[in-house]
Amino acid sequence: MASIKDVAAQAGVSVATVSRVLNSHPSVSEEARTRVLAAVDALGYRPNAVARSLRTAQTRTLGLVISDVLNPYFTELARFVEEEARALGYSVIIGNADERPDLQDHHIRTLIDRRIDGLLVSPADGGSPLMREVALSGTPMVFVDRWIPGIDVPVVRADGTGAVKDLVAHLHGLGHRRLAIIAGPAATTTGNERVEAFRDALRELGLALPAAYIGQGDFQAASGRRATEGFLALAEPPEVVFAADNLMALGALDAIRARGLRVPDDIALAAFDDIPWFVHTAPPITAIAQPTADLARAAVRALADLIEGRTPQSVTLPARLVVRRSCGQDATDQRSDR
Amino acid sequence: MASIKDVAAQAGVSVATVSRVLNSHPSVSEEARTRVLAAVDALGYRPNAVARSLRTAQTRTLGLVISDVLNPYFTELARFVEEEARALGYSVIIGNADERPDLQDHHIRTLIDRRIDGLLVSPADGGSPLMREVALSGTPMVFVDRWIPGIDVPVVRADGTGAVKDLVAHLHGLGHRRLAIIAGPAATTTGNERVEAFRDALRELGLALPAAYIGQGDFQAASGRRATEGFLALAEPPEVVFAADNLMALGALDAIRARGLRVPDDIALAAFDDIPWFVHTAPPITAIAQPTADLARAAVRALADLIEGRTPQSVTLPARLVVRRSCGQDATDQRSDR
DNA sequence: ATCGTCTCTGTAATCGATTCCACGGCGTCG
DNA sequence: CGACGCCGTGGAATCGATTACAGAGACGAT
Repeated sequence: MASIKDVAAQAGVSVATVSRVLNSHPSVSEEARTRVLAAVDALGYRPNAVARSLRTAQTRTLGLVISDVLNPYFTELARFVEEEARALGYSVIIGNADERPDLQDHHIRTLIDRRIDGLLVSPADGGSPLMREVALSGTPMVFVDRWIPGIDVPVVRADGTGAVKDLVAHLHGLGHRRLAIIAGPAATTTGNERVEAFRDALRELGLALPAAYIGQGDFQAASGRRATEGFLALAEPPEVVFAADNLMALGALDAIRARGLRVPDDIALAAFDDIPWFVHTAPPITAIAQPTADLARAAVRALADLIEGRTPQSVTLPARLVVRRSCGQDATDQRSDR
Repeated sequence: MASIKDVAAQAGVSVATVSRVLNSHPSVSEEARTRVLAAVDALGYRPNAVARSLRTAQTRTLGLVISDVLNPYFTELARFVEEEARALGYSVIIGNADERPDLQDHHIRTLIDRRIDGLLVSPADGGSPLMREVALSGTPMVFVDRWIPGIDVPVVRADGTGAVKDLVAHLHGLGHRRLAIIAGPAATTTGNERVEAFRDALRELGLALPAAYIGQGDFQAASGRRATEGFLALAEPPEVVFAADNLMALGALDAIRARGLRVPDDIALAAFDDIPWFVHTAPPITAIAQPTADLARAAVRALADLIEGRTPQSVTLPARLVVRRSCGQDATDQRSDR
């Protein structure tokens, strides 16, 4: 592959001049410029990003460490992150942690070794020593969706409390009183916050959230299935299952179906995170939708701000309730959303 | 961040010795080794992958250019590709083309500029000049899922002809005679092959595939909706719609629902690509499943073979029919698959 | 004519690694 | 005792860019 030297030779100038042309430095004669450009064209020359990065100490690359790519919510987030990053002139390397802290650390390691300019993380746990070290070391870093208390970096996330309150009101309005939740891992902020929001909303309506109605999940489908089986085996099973993410909702649906029960007639189901498929499940699933694209954009912009020396902003955007038919139907909730 | 020089100084040896220790070169004294290792530890030194890549001319990185990450089939493929690559000591940079040739070229450009060791591509089109140039230039490259005739690189893909034949037989057995297909873009191999397999299977049963029953899609949900609306507006609408990918099936479901029709009573639906959500749609959707994990593994291995100087193998694996309820139910197909 | 200024260009240092080559010391063998 | 080989080590070149610095001309002012 042609290097800058070849271009210089072909154009009859020095490498410095070639470099200047390529970086549109002002002091280059018109004649030299055209000769260099011609040589670049003739040789099909492309600058070596590796060499450039070594010299300039920047890679124009962002690392995105995501809890689970197979979760449609995160897939979508990743997609919008890449889109915004591209608009800002950055590439993105995605590391999929599969909700495993060890994998998460592996990816952070690799990304740091590659000297990415900044790190976007949706942590799968409460923060490894490595993560703290990286944050402290001054590597530009932003948390998205989930964050870690005690690590002082900007956070871009959705606030679900309002939507959860709406959801609980909706359920209450439909006559449901025994509400259960499948929680995410306690080590994640989203795992806790959603339970807390749910508990608070129940309390406001004078309802309790007994321990038996809190299933422990890990944001994966299988755990949703297990937790739901647990609920259904209770002497007094809940009337509603609220899954803290879409995959656990899928698992819950599995478990309910396996028991031969119907949604919403026998048991109601709702989920945090809205995804296109929820419109087409049997029945369409009531969910809390996050503004994924906006979150992604805000996160990338905050990271770029950090990298480029501006002051980044933490951002919290509201999630909203999308009512469908999985919790039963009342007079005011006829319309079906898309 | 500490460099190899700092380590050398701290350990009281030369950078050459440090490098030898780090690369487990044999001729290093035990004493020097321990001193270097201690210094590495003390400084928290991590080799700079950028510098290393520049010198060794390899990045231990694979590029994966995918037609559409939001398509669950490709998401899954990407996940397994990363998994296998990691096992082989490579990182993966994913470029999402969104079925847009220009974006595809952009990603190929960027990846080549970053000097990735090899390229895994699922082309969104019939092959840009850039793609041909890259293939010809000797950059290790492997096609996965889709390929481009005339570009001589290994291809790892699924063969759906058997499964399509099974599907058509299944449909025929249920009494369906008017079968329509929503095709993918003509520029993609999977777009064509699936139509051809469908047509051939129909012919063997003495059925024709009229032009009106071939909808032109682009593997995106919206096109599935449009094509299906077209079918439903015909004087004699088809009894079955077969979507050439899962997103177009989703669109078809939308269109059918919007018309107030029911699946499978009013019209049957089947899809190429099986995804977890198809179990939970209303009704569960009959689909052709590809061995995604095996495809990903085979593709990465072929690419690694190419990179490391071994002889790569093209691989074709059979897809298989998974019968659910979206085409109607007959006596032999009672079981519901997962 | 001399000087200063401005524009353009080239030389060379540099980033952080890897690796070829040479060299010193030591053991072995004739 | 000298020659040879081997082992461990360091010096320095190298990968392909960027960029500080200096120098060569051109040109106008004095």
